Amino acid sequence: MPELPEVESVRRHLAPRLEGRAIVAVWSAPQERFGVLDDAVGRRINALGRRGKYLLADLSGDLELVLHLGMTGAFRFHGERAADGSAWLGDPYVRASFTLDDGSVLDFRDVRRFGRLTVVPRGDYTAIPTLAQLGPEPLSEQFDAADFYAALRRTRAAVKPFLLSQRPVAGVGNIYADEALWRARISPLARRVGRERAQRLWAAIRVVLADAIEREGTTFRDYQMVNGQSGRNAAFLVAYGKRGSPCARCGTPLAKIVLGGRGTTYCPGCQRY
DNA sequence: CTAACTACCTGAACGC
DNA sequence: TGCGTTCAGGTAGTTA
Repeated sequence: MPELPEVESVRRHLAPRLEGRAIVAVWSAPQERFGVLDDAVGRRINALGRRGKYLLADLSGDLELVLHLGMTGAFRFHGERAADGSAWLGDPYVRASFTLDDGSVLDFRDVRRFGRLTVVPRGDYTAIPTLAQLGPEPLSEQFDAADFYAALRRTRAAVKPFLLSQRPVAGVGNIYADEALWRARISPLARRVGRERAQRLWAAIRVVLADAIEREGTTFRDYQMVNGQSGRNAAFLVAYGKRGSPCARCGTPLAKIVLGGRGTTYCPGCQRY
């Protein structure tokens, strides 16, 4: 489900309803991927931030609640209905609930159980390796084009799996990797990316993510915001999920391959190796 | 150290 | 209709 734009959209919905509130009770299904959430009880949520695809709730007591949506995770306040009238009451896929001091209850639903919720000492990500090694925020000053080029030069992996590793830049997943590489006219299979192409990819990542945030993310199947609504970005995709469609730039039918175990759509005509 | 697999889950969509 | 197969927006653990 969720890459940076989706997680950011969720964060923006949740932040005003969580910040300043205290957590008075926590329930979670027994699940190995969840750490001990009991430590969150009695803590106040000072701020709800985000790094890459991780939501980070800064808690009183020098703790931090780390929330990751996995592939199918979503949040909703208990009893609230989506625009289509659907609700999660009695839903077997609700895996955790947080009761707040204003009486509201935040439910976490996650069909595939790839999501992760855990409390850590603030800033201690040793138990979460991807977060510990996470690259710079793509829409911040920390994401520097020259550094990005240097990172691309250092790796011998194909460019798309390298992006998905979260090390050169945070928050790019399968959809936006395909979209950014299409924009930058770089094959996902490329193992050498020169200065000029690195600059194009750097800019493409920023544009693709910023546009998607503005449209509150891409809904293909599971992703929804806290109010149950879909993101509006799917209609603007030009590569992901477009196998067989003519390339919007050169007309060549887009090809789909498997790369690093992930479905990958690109234009064999104008995305150069 | 890195890169490349595989495993983890469950449901929807598709082919026969 | 029913059954088997494939695929899905992510990450962690293991192996070379």
